[in-house]
Amino acid sequence: MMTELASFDIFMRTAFGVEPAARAGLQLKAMAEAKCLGPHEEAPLGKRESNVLYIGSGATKLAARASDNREQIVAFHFGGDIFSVPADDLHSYSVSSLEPTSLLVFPARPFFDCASSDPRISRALLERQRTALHRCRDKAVALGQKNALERLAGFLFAMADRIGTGSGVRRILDLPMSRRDIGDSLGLTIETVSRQLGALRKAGLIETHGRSRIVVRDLNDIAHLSGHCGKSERTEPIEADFDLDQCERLPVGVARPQTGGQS
Amino acid sequence: MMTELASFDIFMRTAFGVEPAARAGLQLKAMAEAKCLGPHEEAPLGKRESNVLYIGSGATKLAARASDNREQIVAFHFGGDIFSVPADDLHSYSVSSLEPTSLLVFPARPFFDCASSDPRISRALLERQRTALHRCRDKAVALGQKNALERLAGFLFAMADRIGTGSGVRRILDLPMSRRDIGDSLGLTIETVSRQLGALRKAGLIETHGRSRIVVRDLNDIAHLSGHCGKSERTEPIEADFDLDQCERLPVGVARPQTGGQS
DNA sequence: CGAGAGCTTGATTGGGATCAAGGAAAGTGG
DNA sequence: CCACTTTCCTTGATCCCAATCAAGCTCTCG
Repeated sequence: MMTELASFDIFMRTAFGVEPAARAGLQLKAMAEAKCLGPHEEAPLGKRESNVLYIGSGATKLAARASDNREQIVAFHFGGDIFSVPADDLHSYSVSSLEPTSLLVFPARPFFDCASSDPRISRALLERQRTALHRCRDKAVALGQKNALERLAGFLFAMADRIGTGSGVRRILDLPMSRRDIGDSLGLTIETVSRQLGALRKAGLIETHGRSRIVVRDLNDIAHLSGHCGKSERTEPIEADFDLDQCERLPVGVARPQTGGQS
Repeated sequence: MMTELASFDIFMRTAFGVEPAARAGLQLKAMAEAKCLGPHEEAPLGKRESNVLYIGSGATKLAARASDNREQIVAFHFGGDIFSVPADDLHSYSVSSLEPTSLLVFPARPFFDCASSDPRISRALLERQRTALHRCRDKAVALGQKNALERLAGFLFAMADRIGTGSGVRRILDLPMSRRDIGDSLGLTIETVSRQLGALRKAGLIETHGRSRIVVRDLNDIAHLSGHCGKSERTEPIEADFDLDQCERLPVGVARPQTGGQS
């Protein structure tokens, strides 16, 4: 159908810079399956084997079930992203849309078999996988070592980078995910997410408008709170410790983060 | 030197099934740097850019610094493993040996540039990256959603799979990492690791001999405790809930794991 | 064998989960 | 457009698992 053709061609050109008529392009096209998801819909995937997904437009969450009421969101994905979905192994993975989404689904094995035949495609995929792995590692650091406030600040920082609008240090975020999704992504409950957002709001670091819009007043402050300690000073470094207590007495331990949170 | 040549040739043959004399092999060889590490030594890496490492023999930990006294071990690697080390970005990463280790270091960008030119190499790398990513995601699930006992059981299960010896359901683990390393990997303190190991020992599920040897009596029990819920029933499934309290009154919440641990 | 690092065990504390109400948004039907 | 409904979000009170603090113990190695 026309829709499938069009989105596939865009996929080949934007993701790999390869014309869809190339040999690998035709092979990939043969195994592509286009899907359109409503606002909150799980993508139908064969769970027996891994899949590779391309998000044409929209937003999705990649989640793992740990048990009936324990879900860990492993990654969020937005338009233009390519990622692989593990087959059900130790955990059961699923992809769900956060808003209306169009995507392409490939079976992982033949996809990689074919992709490796074209240097441009395999080079791009290796780079994207490396990015995904590094994001996942940073998430592991957050989940293993950071407290609730640091995790939330890290989340806001990452979202500002990926879907934020606005210039300078001020960023506007229209988050497609619910508080529950944020909590499931950060290993926190919705109550804790709400409380920490409230703390940031009271401290004057963010504004919230409605349910989905969050305005970051100064990205530097958020970056500072997130407990990152590499050399990525994208914006200007902050000298003095920012103290959430400056506005109001708050039971938030910013200055003394724990070794490993509480679990 | 001879050592470097020999280990590089082994690398090409075992990792990719490609003769070192192939064109891509010669290019890779030119950028390879062989290192030998003592028992507990940090690998000297240029942190400005990502590196790709191949472990010829030995064992290493890949760790991220979150702050002065918060370290998250992101992965352990053993002989034959290939993995990429992120450049310092949000966090600062380092690779350290757990025992005497020989390895090859490549700068990531030219390594991937070159690797993508050979379909056999890029195919193998895509597969390894996919495995690394899936391991990291499973770790994220553990860190975000599981309690101390489940994490430790998951760790033992994974180690039994990777470096365990013995047949049937009984597995012998000679762990090269310390309790601190285990704790840093699971987002727990050494005390908690020790307590949970003690609980497993008292419950008769494991034996400990000296500091490094752990014998898993029945891998099924450990798998069951780890809270995995996919379809990977490698060994036989267990019907009844195993109850740690059967041996002694223990304050261990096995039956009622929490939503997200405590942080 | 002795020193010291690494491990174990106990007592207490604390951060975030859980339990429990309310309150604001978004959707629905009249 | 407005009541009604529902879902999602916020805020408060209490509880609990794992962190922290504090001794001892035990391997390992020189």
